[in-house]
Order: sequence, then structure tokens, then C-alpha cells
Amino acid sequence: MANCMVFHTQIASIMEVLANAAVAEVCKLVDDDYAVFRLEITQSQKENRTLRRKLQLLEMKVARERAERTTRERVLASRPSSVKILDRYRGMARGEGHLTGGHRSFVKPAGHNAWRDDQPITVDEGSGTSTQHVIVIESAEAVGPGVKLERSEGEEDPRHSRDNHTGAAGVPPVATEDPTITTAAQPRTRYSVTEVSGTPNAVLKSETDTETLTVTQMLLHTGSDRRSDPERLGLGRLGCPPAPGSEYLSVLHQSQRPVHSRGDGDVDALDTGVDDPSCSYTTEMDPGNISLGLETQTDLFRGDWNRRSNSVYSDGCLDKKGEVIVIDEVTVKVEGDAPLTWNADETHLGEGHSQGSTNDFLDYRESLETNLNVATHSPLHKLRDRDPVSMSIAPSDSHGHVLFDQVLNSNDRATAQAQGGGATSGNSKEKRFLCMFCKKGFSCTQKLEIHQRVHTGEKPFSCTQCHMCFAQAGNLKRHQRVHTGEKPYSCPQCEKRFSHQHQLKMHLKVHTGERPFACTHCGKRFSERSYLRIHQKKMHTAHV
DNA sequence: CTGGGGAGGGGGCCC
DNA sequence: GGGGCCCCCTCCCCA
Repeated sequence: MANCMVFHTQIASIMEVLANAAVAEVCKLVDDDYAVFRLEITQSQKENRTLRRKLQLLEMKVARERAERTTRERVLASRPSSVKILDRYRGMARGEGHLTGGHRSFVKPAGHNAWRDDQPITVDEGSGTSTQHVIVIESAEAVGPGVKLERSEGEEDPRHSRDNHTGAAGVPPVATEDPTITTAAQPRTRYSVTEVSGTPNAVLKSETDTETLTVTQMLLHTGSDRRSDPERLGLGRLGCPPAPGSEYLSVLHQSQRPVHSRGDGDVDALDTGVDDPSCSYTTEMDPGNISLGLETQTDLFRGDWNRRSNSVYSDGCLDKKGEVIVIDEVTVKVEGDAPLTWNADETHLGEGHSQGSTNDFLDYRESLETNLNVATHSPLHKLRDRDPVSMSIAPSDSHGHVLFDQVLNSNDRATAQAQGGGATSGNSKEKRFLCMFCKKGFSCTQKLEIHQRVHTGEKPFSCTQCHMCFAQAGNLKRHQRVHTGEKPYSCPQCEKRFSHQHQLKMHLKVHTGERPFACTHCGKRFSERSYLRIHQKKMHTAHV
């Protein structure tokens, strides 16, 4: 019996050893196969990159030919110079295709500060599926010496664009600030930026002749801007103010890549990493894809960059396919006496700006409504669809320069109010502090500063518990009730408690039966306007 | 309905 | 008294 037990034990041991060996064998086979699979993927990626580079080269070639042809034609035509900057944001977060915001184009006639009718600002209304971004800087030759387009920190470095042209897609994105970027008054004979990934016509051309044109990307930020704060930068996705320049870029490089995988591009799916079950294999990141998006992406997210989940930001920041050249912030300094006038038909920026007069600030209110909401790209910030990315013009300095600054996170409500005469509409208090962006007036500078955060995306108040950022201290305080569970507003009739006072007010209508909002179509009444709106949308869409 | 963020305005306090 | 600052209320909107 004892021998039997010993034998049985030995059998069990042998079986265990065999089983382990079998498992090891299987694992080895799996690993080998997986390694082969990974190798194949890597090779496919490399091939893909190679093809992409070839495609880019071909497109560059075509672009150059077109540029040269255009240049010759222009020279022959002896047309007055103008500067065009076409910017297209690719890929609407919601695919609604209203890409107006990011596609603002400026045409600044040389010699005078009024937009010429015959050279309208081109608003590139991309289909939303196109990946091309085009920067066109046309003939600067006629631009007066005082006209400068400066490129500042954070702006897309032309060299990056050249990298794109030359097929240097594999070059890792440059996230660091390039002090040389701000090379104002740097003459350029040609400036071409082309990034194409989905459409054959993606070509960018720019021709500047003897002009001292520099494109500068700048953000208008108030003094309290904390963009330099590493934590905020890292949290930019959460809704912190859009960080201008490369600082934000660097954050993107670090944290935004995973987001690419959500895109619709096959390549991206590969690039963003294959879910490797073995955990020992790191899918090669496709620098061609990643770098393109990152190195060309300048700063979008500004706004809210804000908002809510971290991943969102990346969304907004990076193009789905990571191949977009985004020039979201362009500062154009115009030295001149005459107010700058935009072609209202094209840009809605119909008001001029003159130094020292806030009334002359360019009115971009309408543009706010139509601007692309970069923030919408950002899951974090969860910008509303309507939130525009706007190109705003603000007084920049004591020299009467006009800054064209793209800002995010503008609120349509503010816009609507501004449009409704908010700047001057009647309040008991004199509202002599006008918003440089929307001209809305405020009674004191503090109010104005808070308001302008709507445009700048600045959110100086950050939650210590969840990285949410807020433009107003009170909103942060209110938000923190989410963490503390504090519900200071209790219903006297049912002991229900709320964190918002307005929530209690709405709740009380449950008890009172108050339904002040009646449907104009069917007479049905609702306790809140939003309910009525939903009802009308659902039941009377045809009427509305 | 409820929860929660965005934003404007009023008012008190202090200098 | 005016301005800056802060707190709070309020309304709006969305999920």
C-alpha cells in the first residue's frame, strides 16, 4: 500500500512536470508565432510609411509645380500682394462638418488695411474628411515693410512643415520651444507647407517674395495664465487653458498618443499600438503618423482643453489620423495707421481696430458662432459643439499692432449677449470695460477678466481632487461639492438635498406643480425651459 | 428629474 | 466715493 502511494505520488510528480513542460512548449510556440506576427506588423508599418513618404514626395512635387506656375502667373499679372493663410482643421470631432472655425483665412491686402474685395478671405470649408491643411502666403512682395507675419512659440515651425514635404515624417516631433521660431522680419522667398494624407490635392503653397513676413502663433493670455505650470500642462486635457506653443505640445506627446487609436485610420490603429497580450512586445509607434500630427499640431485644445476627461483633450489636440497641420493660432502684426478691416462677408470680422480705441477692436462675434470648436475634439473638456474656436483680434501692444489670436472655448451665450448689445446694453452700472474679443462691456476689470477667460480658455482654478479646472472660483467651489458630497440645499417638503441651489429651485416645482413654460404648438406645459425645448424638438421639429 | 459645469451679475468688504 | 476683490446667486445648458 505504501509503495502504491509512493508510486502514485511519483506519477503525479511526473505528470506535473510533463504538464509544465507542455505549457512551456505551448507558450513558446505562442510567443514565436506572436513574434512573427509582430514582425509582420512592423514590416507592414514600415512599408506603409514608405508608401506614405513617397506619396508625400509626389504631392510635394505637384505642389511645387503649382506654386511655381502660380508664381509665374502672379508675376505676369502683377497683382497686388496679399497674404493668405489657409488653415484647415481636419476631422470634426462630431463629424458635423462645420469646419469654419479652424479654416479661417485672412487676406490682408498690402498697402492698405482693408481687405480687398477681389481677394476675399478664403474660408476653407473642408468636408471634414480631408486631411489636408494648407497654408498659403501669397505674394508678399506688395506687402508694406510694416506688415509682418510673425511666428511665435508654439506655432508650427515651417521647418516642420518642410519635414513633411521632404518625407521626414519619421522624424520625431519637436516638442521643445524653438527660440528661432520667432524670427520676425525674416525674409522668405518661399514658404510652403503641405500636409496631405487623404486627398490628392493637399498642397500648400506660399510665396513670399521680398517680404518680411513671419507667421506667428500667439495666444493672448492674461497675466494669471498658468500655462507654464507643468501640472496644468499635463492636465491640459482636463480643461486647463490652452497652453500655447510647444509646452503644450510636449504634453501632447506624452499623453495624447493613445487617443489616436480611436481614430478612423487603419494606420493609426497600428501606430497607436497593438494590444499586446504578451505584454512583452511594444508595438512600434509609427513616427510618420504620430510625428506628423504632433509636430504640426500647434495648440488646439485650448480651451478647455479643458474639460472633463483626460483623454478628451488629446482628442481635440490631435487629429484623428495624426496627419494634420494645424495652425490654430496665428498672430499677424500689422503696422499701420489705418484700422484693419476684414472682409465681413468672408470672415465676419468687419470691424477695424485702431490703437487706443476699444470700439475699434475687430468684431469677431459672428466668427465665434461659426468657428470650429477645437474643444469639441477634446473629450476632456467636453466643449459644446457651439463652442467656437475663434480667431480673435486684440490689441497687442503699444505699437498699435493687431493680434489675430485664435482662442478657444468661447461661449455662444456670451457671444449672443455680446451680439445683443451686451457691451452697451443697458445696465444701471456703466460698463466701460469692454471685452477685446466680443466687445461686451463690464462694470469692472475683474468681471472683464473673468469674462475674457471665456475667450482665452484660461481656467486658473483647478480642483485638487480631480484636476478639473474652472474659470471662476465659485464654480470650483461648487464643483468641490461633488467630492465632499455636500448638499447644502435641502427641500423643505421632502428632505431631498441638492448641491446646486438651482437644483432645489427646480425641484420645488415638483411640489408646487409650477410649469411656467408652455409649448406654443400644443400648449403642454413644462417646469423648465430645457424640457420645453426637448419637447418641441421631439414633437414639433417640423414646426420649429 | 437629477446632477453638474459655464457664465453673468449683484453686493459686500477693504483700501 | 470709486475701484478691486471676493463671494454668492442666478440662469442656462447638457448628459
